[in-house]
Amino acid sequence: MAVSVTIDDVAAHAGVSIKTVSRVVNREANVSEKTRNKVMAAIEALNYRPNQAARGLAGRRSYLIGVVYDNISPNYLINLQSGMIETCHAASYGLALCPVAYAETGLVEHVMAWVRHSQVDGVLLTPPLTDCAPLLVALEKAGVPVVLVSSLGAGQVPAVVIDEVEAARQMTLHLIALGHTEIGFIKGPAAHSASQSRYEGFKAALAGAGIAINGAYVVEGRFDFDSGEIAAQRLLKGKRPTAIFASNDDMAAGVLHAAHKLGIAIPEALAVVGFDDTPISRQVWPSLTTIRQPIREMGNHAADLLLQLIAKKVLVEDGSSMVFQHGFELKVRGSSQKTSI
Amino acid sequence: MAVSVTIDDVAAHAGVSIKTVSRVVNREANVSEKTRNKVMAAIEALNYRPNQAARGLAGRRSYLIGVVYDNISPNYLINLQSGMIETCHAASYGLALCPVAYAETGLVEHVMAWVRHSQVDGVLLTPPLTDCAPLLVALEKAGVPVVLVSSLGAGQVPAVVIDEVEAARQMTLHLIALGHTEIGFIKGPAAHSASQSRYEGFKAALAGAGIAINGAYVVEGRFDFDSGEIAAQRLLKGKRPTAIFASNDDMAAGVLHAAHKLGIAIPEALAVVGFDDTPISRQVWPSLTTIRQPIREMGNHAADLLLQLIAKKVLVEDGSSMVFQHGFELKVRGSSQKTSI
DNA sequence: TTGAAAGCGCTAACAC
DNA sequence: GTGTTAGCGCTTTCAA
Repeated sequence: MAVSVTIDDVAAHAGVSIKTVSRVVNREANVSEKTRNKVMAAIEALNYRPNQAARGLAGRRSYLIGVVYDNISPNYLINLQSGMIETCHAASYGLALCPVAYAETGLVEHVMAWVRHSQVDGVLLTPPLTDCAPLLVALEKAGVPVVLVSSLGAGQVPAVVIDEVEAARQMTLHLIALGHTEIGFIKGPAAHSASQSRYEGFKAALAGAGIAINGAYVVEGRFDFDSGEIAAQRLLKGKRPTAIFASNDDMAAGVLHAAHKLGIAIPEALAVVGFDDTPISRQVWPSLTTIRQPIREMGNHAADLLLQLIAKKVLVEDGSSMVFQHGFELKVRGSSQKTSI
Repeated sequence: MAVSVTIDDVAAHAGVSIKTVSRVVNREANVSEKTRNKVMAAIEALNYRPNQAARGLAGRRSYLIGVVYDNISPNYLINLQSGMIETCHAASYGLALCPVAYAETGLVEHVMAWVRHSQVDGVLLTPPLTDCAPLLVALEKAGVPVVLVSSLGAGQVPAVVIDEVEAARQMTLHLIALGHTEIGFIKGPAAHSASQSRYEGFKAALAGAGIAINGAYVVEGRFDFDSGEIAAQRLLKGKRPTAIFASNDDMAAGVLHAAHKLGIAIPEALAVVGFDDTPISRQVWPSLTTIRQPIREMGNHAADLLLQLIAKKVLVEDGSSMVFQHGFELKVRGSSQKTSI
């Protein structure tokens, strides 16, 4: 870390006090246009960059926000991370990573120890950690600002989401429009709120179309490839559905794998659809019909929200909702109807 | 960032000076066993965690190392990241991320600006950035310690790698052992050193088996799925090879996609193999024969090496080589020979 | 083997 | 609108 030019150098160069430089750097009010320009010029001329350690020490902050995640889907995560980094960087903040295993014992203690150790100013929570109520309580008690991604959570925690229920409903309507009435559904783990929402949307579409739901066609997976394959093996035994809606792409890819093994033609003998539009959806054969979420933008938004919370520019008030909904898109590909891909 | 207990509290509790506490925390020599124990007990009792900002300010370091990467393969990256984070965390260091696009103009300036701004104490470079000579020069000139991952680079830069040539050679021998003599090869981008090494291994195996190389069967891709598919379309037109070795899994998956479209049976009519053992290799149909690298462990090792370089426990001396080779593993699956997967 | 003093570069609180 | 002063919590330097 080669830092040489300090705030004193800039102040001297601009002929002002260090406090004024500090004001300009931190975009505070009460600096005349003229002074600001002088200081900016000095910063430019000297190529000055504030020392984060000194800022943090004096300001009692770390200029760091954390993301806690369970590595379920690398594609989802990397995209989310880049969105978050982009926003953090623009605000001279850093992003600290806390990878965990959702199922591990002592999860809450692990995360809280990390929060204390890394001294982050706030925390972004991704699914399924968004659904861990004890963790939310512990963070709240510790006074750490939190923003949830892709999940509503419980209570008043700010969140950046898509309308999962509506997305799943539209996906189901797509299958119904293709003539399917015998539709299998692979749920995610019960503990994930996304599992519930997607299943709800599925049920709503069926109900709307007057199609009775067949309990034997609904099974549960773990959101990963293997569990999708296993679930499909159960669904495809004996009398079977003509379409399967898997709650995410990884499981849908597992369904394709199982169908291939059984020699079932896709989409002629079986339509398969997923959710998330991860790269795997385009890399399997045939490509998966799925739902695209603007993940990177959601990462931007979540980080931005958290920074505002930290700066107390936005306050979480009792009774006010801080849920921000992003749009989604139905991507129709070869796994549900004959196309060129 | 709720930090309350400071080094003074610990010193008071243990009945020593703050310097002694500092010595214990930093594992310095010249502290008696008895004093050390007293201090450790106090740290434990008060649940003390050193303030990174203060450490950084006083010690003129950021306690941060950076990874620069182009998001080519999320799976590879997430695994590498977790390895690096693990090691960093154990050393009370943080990991800062710098995502870039290898092809962008002003890449070197971008990275150097980030290095100055984030004030990292050292940098880890992943492929293909390891092959960007101007960047290596700029980092060296700035006096920033660097470690390369998965690439030899040029000159004396420390690196953590696998023997790519040998791995590609063994993969090719596997195909030859299955009876193939007409083998197609999809290279990676010429600018990546991995592309060269893997191709070399391929050629070495053919030469060793007395098989002449057919120039028409060697094409170049960009290490991504789409380029693999396009390359396969070319290779599979007219007289075609009986096996295709793609230099990474993403391209191999693209080959499978193309073969499926053309109705070519895998592995009966065409054997396909990849490289990297990314999750996609198990998620396509049939599963891909590939080479597994211990990515996470390489992440550990690279971070560890960089920390030693920063602490000057290890020095890069002229004439000494600092290349550390990890083992690899040939994973045989259904895309090259009939198996159950 | 241990400690005292100085100061890293910045922000906060308050003065002007 | 601008400047002064006093630390933030630690490592460094030097002395004991």
